[in-house]
Amino acid sequence: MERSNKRLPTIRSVAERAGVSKSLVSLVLQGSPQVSDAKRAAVLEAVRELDYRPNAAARSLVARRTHTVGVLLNDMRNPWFVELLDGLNSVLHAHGLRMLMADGRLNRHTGEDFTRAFAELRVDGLVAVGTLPDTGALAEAAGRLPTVVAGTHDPELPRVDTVANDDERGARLATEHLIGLGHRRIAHIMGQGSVGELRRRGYEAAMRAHGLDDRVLMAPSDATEEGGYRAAVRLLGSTGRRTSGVERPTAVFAFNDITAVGVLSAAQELGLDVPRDLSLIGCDNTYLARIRHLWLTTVNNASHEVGRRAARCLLERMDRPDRPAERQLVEPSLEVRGTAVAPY
Amino acid sequence: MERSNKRLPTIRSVAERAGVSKSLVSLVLQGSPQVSDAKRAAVLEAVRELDYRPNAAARSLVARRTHTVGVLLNDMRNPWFVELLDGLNSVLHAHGLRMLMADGRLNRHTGEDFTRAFAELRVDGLVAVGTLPDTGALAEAAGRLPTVVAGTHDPELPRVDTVANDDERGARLATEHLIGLGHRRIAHIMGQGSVGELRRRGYEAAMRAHGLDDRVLMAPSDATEEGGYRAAVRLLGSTGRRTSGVERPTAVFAFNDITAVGVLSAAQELGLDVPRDLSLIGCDNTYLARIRHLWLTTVNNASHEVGRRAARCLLERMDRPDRPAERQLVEPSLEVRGTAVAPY
DNA sequence: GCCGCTGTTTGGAACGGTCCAACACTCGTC
DNA sequence: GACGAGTGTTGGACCGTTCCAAACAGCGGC
Repeated sequence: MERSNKRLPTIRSVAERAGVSKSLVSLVLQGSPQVSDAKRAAVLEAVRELDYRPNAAARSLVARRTHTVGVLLNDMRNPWFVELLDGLNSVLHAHGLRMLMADGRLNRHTGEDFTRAFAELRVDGLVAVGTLPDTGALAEAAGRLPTVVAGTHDPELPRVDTVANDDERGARLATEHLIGLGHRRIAHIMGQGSVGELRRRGYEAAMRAHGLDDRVLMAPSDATEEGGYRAAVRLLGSTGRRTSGVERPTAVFAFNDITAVGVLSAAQELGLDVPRDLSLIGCDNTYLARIRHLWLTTVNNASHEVGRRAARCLLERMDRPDRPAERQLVEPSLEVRGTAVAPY
Repeated sequence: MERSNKRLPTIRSVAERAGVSKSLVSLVLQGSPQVSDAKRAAVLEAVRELDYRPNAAARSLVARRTHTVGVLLNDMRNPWFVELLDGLNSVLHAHGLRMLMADGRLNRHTGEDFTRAFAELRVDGLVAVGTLPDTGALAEAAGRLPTVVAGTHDPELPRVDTVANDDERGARLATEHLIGLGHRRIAHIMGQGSVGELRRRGYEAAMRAHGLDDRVLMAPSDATEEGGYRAAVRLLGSTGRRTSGVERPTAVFAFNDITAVGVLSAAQELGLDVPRDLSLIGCDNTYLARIRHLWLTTVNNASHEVGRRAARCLLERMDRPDRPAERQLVEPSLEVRGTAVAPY
């Protein structure tokens, strides 16, 4: 009843009820010290009685700020972004900014440009988390509002900051850990995109530095358990200990935790015990790796810190939109758990 | 440069450039058939040249519709909501509505009412996914805009529709499956909230219907792997086969998949093989259950369908805001995988 | 040549806020 | 008693759209 017929209260209704002008109501709502206590109380009382909420559209129309940043998420099925969001939010919130999220994947199939919603809302800034399907749309959005890419290195655009893990370094850490344990035949299951490229490069660098043959296995599918499983079956299944000339690797560095879990499944199916017959290191330190039943040794890429730094980048860019693009790398570390030991 | 100094193009800039009035530009943008082809072309050309984007704030101010629904997420660490969002989006998008998401958990610690952002944005509707920390805020929001709760039964509010899985039925399915396999000593690890309550009830009903003693274990922590692990250690560890009078259960029905994974870890640590020594059924059929290395038998609660129905409820409520609240339950099914077999 | 008629086009009033210049009032000062 | 400074308060312009009533152009009929 009420809801459908009556209009929502406006600043004018409040003013009328409190017996003051709308300007004064506006002042009170903005916490101006210039108003007398009596009137302030009257206004606040009226606000309470009418259950008044300011209209963000009207406000942002004149103030030209929405105090909202848009966050574009890529694939919510991959849990690594959760920590990043946490970090992002902690800093943004401290600066009075809200986060609204949209899923780039959901509307991908329709022609709808997923940045459009945010552009029309006139958000104060944009954060792209992870590799997005359509970088063209992002480039366009970046032309009109402060934009930061977090968690990937991918689109290198003129005025877009990038904050990501040092993926190459993380891969090197993992590979060197395996080498340090005594492994010689170490395979890598590669992922897509620039992140996959960098991790592969880190792996290769570590192998070559120790005079070892690198053995990269491309994972044609995206970063899923299924992809890791299939790659691992191909890698571990066909080559017996001595058949076909190539010896089975004793260790695998997988593109990420999900892929590593796929490797785990494949190993189990092939009768290989991890870590006795096969050492395994994942990447991202997602909560998957922390599950005791999996207990993956993995590269901890400090997503929380990536989020925090991305937020600070955005804040700076909102201040000075035209400063040159900045590329930050966050130091990863190794999280040693149960899946990597010295070869048997 | 350009970005910081120049204002964004408005409908007036477009009109000026195209040599028409702003009203005509508005008509073109709304796809009115009343405009001549020549002028339409001129306007569209100007739009392209200026890279004009309508201002959503100004538009919604007068149109009183934002074509946006707000989605309140609870805990992004629990992956069950992803499918639900998919379903939600498929229907909403087909009706020209966009989804924006906010995380209720993120801003919980600050006093900020997490529905406020959406209320101020004047979204056309609100969907609460999962159990939210503060139902008071939700109740208030529901008073002013169409609201639907999806994935939980929790706040039963006057004009708020609820779409959820039939959790009680799902629990009964799981328990009866275990009974059908021949298990007699079946334990349940319980979760919190109304969902936890209902699943417990379903478990108890099935047990009693077959004349079996129910044995519910409260999980004091929230639905995490850690909580499931601790509960399982308490359940399986202390009671030996014959000591202490109580025999160890041969099967466990866990509150959800994450909890079940915790049980898996505990069993492994205690030297119990799943499924030989212990059968286990989870709930939600998240991708965790699908991981081959876990391969959980679990209750499939058709989250996609829940999302779709929630969206349809919202659409109906947007049409008729005052119709009585509707409560829908979606039928679950059992997803038989590898963790539940006949007792040894 | 004037009249209605249809089909386009237009100016101006909302929408609900913020901001600014102007105003009214009270003091203290010369 | 006039004047200036300071404190509280107010009306009105403006933000970028949509919508509506009115203006306008062209055209066939009388």
